[in-house]
Amino acid sequence: MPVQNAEIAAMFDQTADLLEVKGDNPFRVRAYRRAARTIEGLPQSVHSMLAAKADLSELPGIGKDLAGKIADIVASEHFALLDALKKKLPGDLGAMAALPGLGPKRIKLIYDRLKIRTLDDLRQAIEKGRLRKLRGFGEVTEKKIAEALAKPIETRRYKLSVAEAEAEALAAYLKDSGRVVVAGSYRRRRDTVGDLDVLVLAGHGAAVGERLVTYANVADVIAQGPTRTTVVLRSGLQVDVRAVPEQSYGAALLYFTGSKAHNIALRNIAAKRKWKLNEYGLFAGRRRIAGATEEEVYAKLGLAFVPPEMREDRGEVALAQAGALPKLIAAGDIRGDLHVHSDWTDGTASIAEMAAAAQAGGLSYMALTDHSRRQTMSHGLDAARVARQCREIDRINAGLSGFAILKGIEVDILKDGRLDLPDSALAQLDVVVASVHSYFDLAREAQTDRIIRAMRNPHVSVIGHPTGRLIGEREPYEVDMDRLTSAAAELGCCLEINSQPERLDLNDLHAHMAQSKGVKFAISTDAHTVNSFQYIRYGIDQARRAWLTADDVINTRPLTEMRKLLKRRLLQAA
DNA sequence: GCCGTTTTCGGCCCGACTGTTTTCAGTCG
Repeated sequence: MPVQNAEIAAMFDQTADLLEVKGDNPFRVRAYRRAARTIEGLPQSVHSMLAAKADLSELPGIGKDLAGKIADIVASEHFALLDALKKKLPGDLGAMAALPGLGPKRIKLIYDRLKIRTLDDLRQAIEKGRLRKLRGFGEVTEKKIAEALAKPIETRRYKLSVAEAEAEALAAYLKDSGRVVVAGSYRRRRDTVGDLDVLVLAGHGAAVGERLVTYANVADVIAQGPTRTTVVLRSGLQVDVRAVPEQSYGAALLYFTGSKAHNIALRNIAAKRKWKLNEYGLFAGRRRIAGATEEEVYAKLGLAFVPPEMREDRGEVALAQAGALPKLIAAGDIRGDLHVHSDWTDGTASIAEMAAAAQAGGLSYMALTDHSRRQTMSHGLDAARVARQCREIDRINAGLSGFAILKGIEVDILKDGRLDLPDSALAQLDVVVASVHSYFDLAREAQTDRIIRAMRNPHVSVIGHPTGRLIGEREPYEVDMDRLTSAAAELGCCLEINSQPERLDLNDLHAHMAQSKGVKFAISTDAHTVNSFQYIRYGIDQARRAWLTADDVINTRPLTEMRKLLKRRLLQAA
């Protein structure tokens, strides 16, 4: 199996860690980190790029040297430099770097002076009181490290929907102190959020901090200063709150929204013009030339306004410079939902109730896609019940105006890639969503073959939740997304962006990869209740992060047009 | 190790907070 981009990125990150402890050139360290981010965000695998004779040194942050090293890694599945570093610095330095108060300098110090190699070594050194004797360490630092060692290591991230509930409650609490905006990865709408970065438009920062630390939901205060206060909520979610004055509001929002890599790219553009960009504004010498709004800062830098969802330094800065940013899909563009369940299987509401809820939510059509027979636990439909359900839909449609229910199914993809219902049953339907609900642990190649075989069935319109992940609960199954998206493009099969908050599947990177190959999408809710239609906005968020436009998404089309798109695939196959 | 509309060498984002110092280094975002 070829080396995955994520593995190469992890190798470079580890290399950066070790080089840092070694005391190597910090800019060399940064170069490895930047390259890791670039590789992570690529829309296709390095392996396939190399196979296509692409020049990797054209990628941002990757020059001749790293391009060569990447090629070596792909060829040998090993990174010689990293192997050498590991040999020279054995132990678990990565785990130590994750502890609070321990950075590369201190790790190097305890490594050299106390011969500490592992978390266990560290624990013993603290017990023997050896750590506090070192220069730069004191009792407070030692205690903080000891406490962190005692706790299970949590690098927990929170589902966007969970962070949203916390963010909205906190914003409501803080709003008396001034205008509140939650920035950070939350504003960029990442599928998971590690902490909340909150901005309050207020003159008196200390007062905002005081109000924050008295919030009933605060479990711990990490830091409290005149402009910035950091706390941990009971849920474990960390919150940074920063008070900013009006004239700096835009610059602060930009800074706090990130991503860090995007900010650095902007600061570099400022530096080229002999300006300085920080969270207080854009400065020419001591004179502030922009800062009250984000729009103002982007404009001054010669850039179009970059939507927060795109701010990942994945090429958006160059597009903004060229005035060529895509017009991202917006919530209002969605006209229908192509993945909806009813109480015929595992939904909680009748077909008519689901239709009424969808219409009330502003949609003009929905496809009813209940489960197929293999899903016995949820009373999956066999061919006979499919036929009955079709007659029921005809009956309900006759009583509707301004809304249509399409006949559909969410059919199981069997282990070998065949489908759970005969073609004769599928042929009478408008929309067939095919999904994997079993055999999650097939080997990568077999899983990929399985799904592609399902896509080859011309009745299949959409592949549902293509990686099967449940955020924080279940890893995605192993699948070669490069091959899967190429097949989808070739076969004209749509991929789903499932909007359930724990799914968000495809994710942003995979969706971007697919889009770059010309794949079309269905953004669907997979609604099982009348209240689930609102989840569509989470799917839209991820689509925007993937740079999708309304044109890339079939359920932005009016019904007749959308139907034509689905038919075209059948005609193509015929 | 990368990069160039001042540069192929000499730069490389920027500031807040803490704990340790006694003017600052390290960490963090």
